[in-house]
Amino acid sequence: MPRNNRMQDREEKRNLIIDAAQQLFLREGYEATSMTRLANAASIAPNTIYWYFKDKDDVLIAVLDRELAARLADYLKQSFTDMAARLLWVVHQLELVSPLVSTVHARALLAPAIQVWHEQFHRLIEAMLRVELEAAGIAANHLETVMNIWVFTIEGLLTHPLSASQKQQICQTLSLGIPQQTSVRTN
Amino acid sequence: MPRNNRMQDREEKRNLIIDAAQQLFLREGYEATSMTRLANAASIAPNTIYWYFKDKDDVLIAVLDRELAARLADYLKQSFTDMAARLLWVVHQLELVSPLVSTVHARALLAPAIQVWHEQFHRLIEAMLRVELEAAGIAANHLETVMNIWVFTIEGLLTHPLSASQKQQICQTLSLGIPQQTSVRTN
DNA sequence: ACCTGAACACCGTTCAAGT
DNA sequence: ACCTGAACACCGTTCAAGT
Repeated sequence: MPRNNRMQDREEKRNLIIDAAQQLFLREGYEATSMTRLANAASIAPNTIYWYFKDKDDVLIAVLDRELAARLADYLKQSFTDMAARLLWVVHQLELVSPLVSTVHARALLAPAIQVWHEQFHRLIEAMLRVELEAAGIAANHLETVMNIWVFTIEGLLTHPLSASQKQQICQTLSLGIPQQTSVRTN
Repeated sequence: MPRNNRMQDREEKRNLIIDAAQQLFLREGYEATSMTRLANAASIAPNTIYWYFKDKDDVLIAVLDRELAARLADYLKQSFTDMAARLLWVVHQLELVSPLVSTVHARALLAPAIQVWHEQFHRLIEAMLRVELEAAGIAANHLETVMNIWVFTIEGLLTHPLSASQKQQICQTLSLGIPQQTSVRTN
């Protein structure tokens, strides 16, 4: 079956480029990694990359998709004592790839394809947060508000260099302070 | 006094370039505004900009400094009913220049000068928040934690497209939920 | 002191030509 | 189908030359 073999070869070579891209994007940054540099790392001519990817952003999306899949698989294997612990784990995972997080935020403003990826990523995270907050007993009429506060917290913890104890205290304060079953008027 | 006149002329022309830069950075974005485009808008040759500014990031810093001074002057004129109102006003002001906010976040990773500006800006905002939170009766041992939560909230509200009522509810929930005089153990 | 035309080094991307 | 050398258009910035 030549079709299958061909396709597999192609997928393998594509993955080698993604490997090199991920290393360079994390180590040197997306902007600092020129297509020439990436091609050298993958031992091919610069324009050969365009046989496997539409453009530079398409390479970034491939790196992101592969990494997201791996982290989601990790996430499902974990078990957490409470909401604060769950959040801190997620923040820590994102910190390990923080240059990619920054790059997505920066490129989302310039490249529509990255913006689409970013929005889809947010919808995923928000959906997962909703499930957990509902299970934790947050009142339905507060679900969106509380979820947004946790999203802000994840992003805040990620972009600000705080000590571990400061991070923990922030999560703790939010866990205690956010209303559970009590009702507050909405306008 | 020729010295004074000369200096004033120079300052005036510099300001014209900053005017053009601010308009273009807000309307088209920083990256999309090439030095050639900026020079055309200011009716000068591209390289003439380098007589007034060190490089492109230096132009950005000039725009930021001038805008920040103007907004701070506005802020001091305002009077607010409570912490939530104060925060929502600040968020609204930042929304008016949101392309600049995004640009600072993106460039801070690549240009040390922008990173320095960003850090100084954060120190300023945090100091102002501390003053207000202390006046609002937040316990001293929670000041840093609560301040960080408000910083996260400002940034979150700024980067996520939420309805006015959602924004208000988030600020309200945080105002009510955050501990005031009660003490919580720290580790 | 101030301004410019021309050039430089670099970038992502394209294209014609090879196998 | 896959790969490449050469070229293209663009970028921020520099430099020698003018006033």
